[in-house]
Amino acid sequence: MTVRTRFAPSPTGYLHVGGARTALFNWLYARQHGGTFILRIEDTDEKRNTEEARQVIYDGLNWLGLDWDEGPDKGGPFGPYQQSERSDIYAKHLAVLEAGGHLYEDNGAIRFRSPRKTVVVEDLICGRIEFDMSNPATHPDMTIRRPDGSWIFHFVNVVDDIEMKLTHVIRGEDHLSNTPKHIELYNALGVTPPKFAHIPLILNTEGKKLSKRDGGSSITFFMDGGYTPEAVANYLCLLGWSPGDNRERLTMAEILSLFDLAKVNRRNAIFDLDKCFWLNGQHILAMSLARFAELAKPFVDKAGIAYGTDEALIQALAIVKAKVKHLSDVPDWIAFLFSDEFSFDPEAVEKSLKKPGALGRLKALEASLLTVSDWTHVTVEAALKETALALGVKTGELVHPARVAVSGRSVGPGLYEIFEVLGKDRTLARFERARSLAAE
RNA sequence: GGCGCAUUCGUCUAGGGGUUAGGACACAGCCCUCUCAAGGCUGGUGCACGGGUUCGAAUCCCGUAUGCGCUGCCA
Repeated sequence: MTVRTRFAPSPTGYLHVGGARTALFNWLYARQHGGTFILRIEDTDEKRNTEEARQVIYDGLNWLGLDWDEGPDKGGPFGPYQQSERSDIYAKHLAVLEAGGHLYEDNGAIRFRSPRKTVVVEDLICGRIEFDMSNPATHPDMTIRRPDGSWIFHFVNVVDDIEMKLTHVIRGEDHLSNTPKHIELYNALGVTPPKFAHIPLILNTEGKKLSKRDGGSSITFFMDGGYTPEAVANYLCLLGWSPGDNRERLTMAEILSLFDLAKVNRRNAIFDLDKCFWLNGQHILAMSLARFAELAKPFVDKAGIAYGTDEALIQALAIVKAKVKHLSDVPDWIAFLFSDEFSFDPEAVEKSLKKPGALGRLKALEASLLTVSDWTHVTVEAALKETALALGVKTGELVHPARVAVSGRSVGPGLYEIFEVLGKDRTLARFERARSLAAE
């Protein structure tokens, strides 16, 4: 039987990181088994059913690199893939339950009569759990349809999973206690339940279920905040799962080959933004320049940096790639390379340019650089070091004022790389301009 | 309240009867170094508690505590 998994979010207008991880685990499981990954929109609550809200989910999943085989926008053999359009299907199954004598009316709502037996859940992650459902006081009969005819989650969720032929239901642990109720429904409908796997929840720094109000609870936060999809997906996997060999940075291909649903632990995890941030830097460091450019360009464009050609942009990106931690920081890191209109950090000026003798050293370096014909980071480095030697000063004595002269700051990419990207003329022009700021 | 699940450094985790309890983030110091990063080295902090079982328990069992979840005509 071919594996079929699904991600079934409610279109609330944002994609929760917990939901994203659930989607990721479902996607991984399906892809590992040559199965089918389905996207189903659970919009029984009409208010939530907007095109924009669905788009946020599509965008988030796409961004993470999770593609689905069947869904509202893709179609498929068991559609429609939005619950708001499946009322006839639910009515059909309601009739089956009705015929089986499983239903009764309560103030206009329809309830399912529990068989009142012990239900065993065999969970792929949590193991075997027995639920004693015999006491109606503690496990009341669930409502499956409201008086106004609208449907309740538990029922439509089960019906859809049956209709869409799900083989594995991988979802948050908050549904573990709902599972016996769902199994009662499967039994009443005469269907063998799918395999269940309940994954631990993601909590905020207070240890509470991560909610909309928590910073970083939405995938949009990471998309806009300059995180790479590879880092976020990687980090999400590491919450509750480990490759077991002390490795942290993993590519999606590696995760695909190593991930094992059965090895997912049962502990809720607190989302640690610091580590996600670190992982982001690690991925940026490891990724190709082309990929970095692809990811960084939207941020650069949004900042309105006039970089001219793509080649020029890539040349600039190459010298900041190893330093940048957030894609959103890129514009600030490269802006001075494309405009002379940068500001001088007063502190940097004070520390380097106002240092006694800075002007003389700058002039000496300028003279030396003037003679460099084949202008590359290698030749300018040689020129600078020769100058330092001739002056009898440490290279830092030249590097620091030069850095401030050409960039206005004390931190940035490697100085020689900056020189190379700037080119000889612009470098020297900036030296000249900085003279007025330098101390004798 | 009832039911379910969980409990290893601050955080994420490895380890599932005998380990100096390992790694990562964060933090501190040092090295490297043109800055910032990266990288390298070093350091501190941890098996919730109490009982068992056992020659031996972080590991198995039972309790307690704590946390989270469910207990909706939310999903």
